[in-house]
Parts: sequence; structure tokens; C-alpha cells
Amino acid sequence: MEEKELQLPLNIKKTKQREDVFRVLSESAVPMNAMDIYEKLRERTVTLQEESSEKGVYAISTIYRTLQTFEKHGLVEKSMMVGSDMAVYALKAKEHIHYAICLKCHKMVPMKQCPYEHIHFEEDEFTVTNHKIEVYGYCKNCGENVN
Amino acid sequence: MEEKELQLPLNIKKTKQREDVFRVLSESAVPMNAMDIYEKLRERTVTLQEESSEKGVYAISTIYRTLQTFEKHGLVEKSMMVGSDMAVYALKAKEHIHYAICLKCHKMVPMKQCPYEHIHFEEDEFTVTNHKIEVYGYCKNCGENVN
DNA sequence: ATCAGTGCAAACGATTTGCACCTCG
DNA sequence: CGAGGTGCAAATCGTTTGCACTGAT
Repeated sequence: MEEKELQLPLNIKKTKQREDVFRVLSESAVPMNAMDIYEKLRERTVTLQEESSEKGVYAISTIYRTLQTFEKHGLVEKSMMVGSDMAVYALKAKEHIHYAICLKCHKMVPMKQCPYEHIHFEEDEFTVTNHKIEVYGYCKNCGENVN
Repeated sequence: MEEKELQLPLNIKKTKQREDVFRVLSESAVPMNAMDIYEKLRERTVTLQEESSEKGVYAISTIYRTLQTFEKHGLVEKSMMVGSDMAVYALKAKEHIHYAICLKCHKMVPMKQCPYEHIHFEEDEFTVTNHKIEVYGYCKNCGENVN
């Protein structure tokens, strides 16, 4: 079957940069930060076009603005990597799934179920609109090769 | 009974600044960021001493360095505020508590218990070193005054 | 006295913003 | 054509660091 283009939501203006960011995110198995995406795009560009003076240049600020736009439209989820001040972005999964993230290889291990139902408050009356659960540690493989 | 001084661990060199940071943290019901602590100390200083030229001045860098020291010695836990790039610090001595954060007034509402025990993985063998649970929404007060 | 701790200002790194130009619709 | 997107450089903001000085032991 022919390659089905991943599509940006209709309400978002389509530009080359946005499609590129979206594609890079959709191809990634793990959350990425702005610089990751920026470098991925540069690298691909340089590879494809013999380092010419083409328009294959992106501004890091464009990446950030694009990610903001995506987040505002609910396309991606932004979260903070533990132990760093860097944000990472991931396309929002269709299903509601939480992952544990390996600190070494960044592999994402899915949780069996969302523990959200076990969240209760000391004072009642807090209207929850959103929740995020992040667990970090080491996956089986990396846990074995500790050095 | 006489007021029992909260004590810094013996292995940490005792200074006025460190005791002050420790005290502010121990008096706070919620995690604080460096600037919070800094302003709390300034405010107290200014209040006590008629805005004189006393030595009641702190450097924000000292706060950060003190917090780092505390963290290294396992005295405090550092975590990232949701939706922001600011770190907050809390004494580890206190219990392990998660908070829901009001999107409007930023009030932090404690959860009854940590739902961590309900987290399980689809594939076994993930060594958890750290977890973070973020819940946002509206506290009772702000939920009533939606506009 | 000695060496860690502090204040200050400058450095930093991730992210944001102002502005002139460019592009999509 | 016009609103919105982009590139670039400068600005921001939380946090860190270099350095000379101060204070604890």
C-alpha cells in the first residue's frame, strides 16, 4: 500500500517546517527535545543535499514555536526530563498510556494501567483537568550493564 | 518545654545562611523554589531590623549552593514545578507527598496517598529510581470563580 | 591559620521575543 | 493581498561559576 502521509490537524496552518517537525516526532520512539529535532532535521537536510546553499536551514526558535503550537492544539505533550531543565516533546498517544523512561537509553516502558484512579486528595474539591505520571529508572537491559 | 532547635546534620558545616534556609524549608507546608526562600529571608530580615545596613543580606547564589549541598546530603528533595522550568525543594524528612496544582492560583493540594504502589509494567524488570506525578486542575476556590 | 562558605557580577544554557522578510491560503 | 510563519540576533530567566573576601573550627 502506498505510504500514508501523516497529517497535521486541519486547523493548523501547513508549512514545510511544521510538517518536518511533526514527521520527526512521529518517527521517534522516544520523546525528543527541541535540539534533538533541530539536529535531526539539519542532518537529514545536509545528507540529502550535498551541503549546498539550499533552504534546508531551520531556526531553533522555529522548532520551539512549532512545538508550542502543537502543544496548544493538543498534538504533543511536553514534559520535563528529570534531573535536567530540558523539556521533551512527544506526540500524544491515541490511547491513554503512561510510560516509564529509562535514564540511560530512553526506552519507554508502558505501564499496565493508569494509577490515576488511586489519586485522592486530603481536602476534597479539586477539579482535575489533566494528569501526567512519569517514572524513571533503568530498563532490563540497561540495568544489567551498569557501569 | 523549650523550643527545640531543628538541627542540621552534623556532617554539614553550620552557618547562619544554611540554618536560615533549613528553617524556612522546615516551616513551609509546601515545596519552595530558590527565589521563594530568598524573598522569605529578605522579608524577615527587613522586618526584624529596621532596614538598616546589617548583614541581613543573602545572595541568591548562596541559596542555590546551600540547596545543592542539602540535596547532596540527602536533606532535601529537588523536583520540577509542573509547566515551568523552576525547581522546587522540600525537606526529605517530611513524608513523601504529591500535590495537585491549581492552574489559576497555583495552590498546591496534597494527595491522600502516593499512587505509586499501583504502578506496574507490561514488561517486567524496570528498576524505578524516581517517579513524578503531576495533577493539574482547579482548587475549590478557583473552581467556583471560573470566568 | 586554614579552608570551606559567601557575595557579587558575569557566564550559562534552554527557551522566548522583536523585527524585517517570506509564504500559505 | 494579508495574516500568520520564519530566520536571525538579542533578550530573558532560572541557575551556575570565578574570584576575592569572610567566617567557622
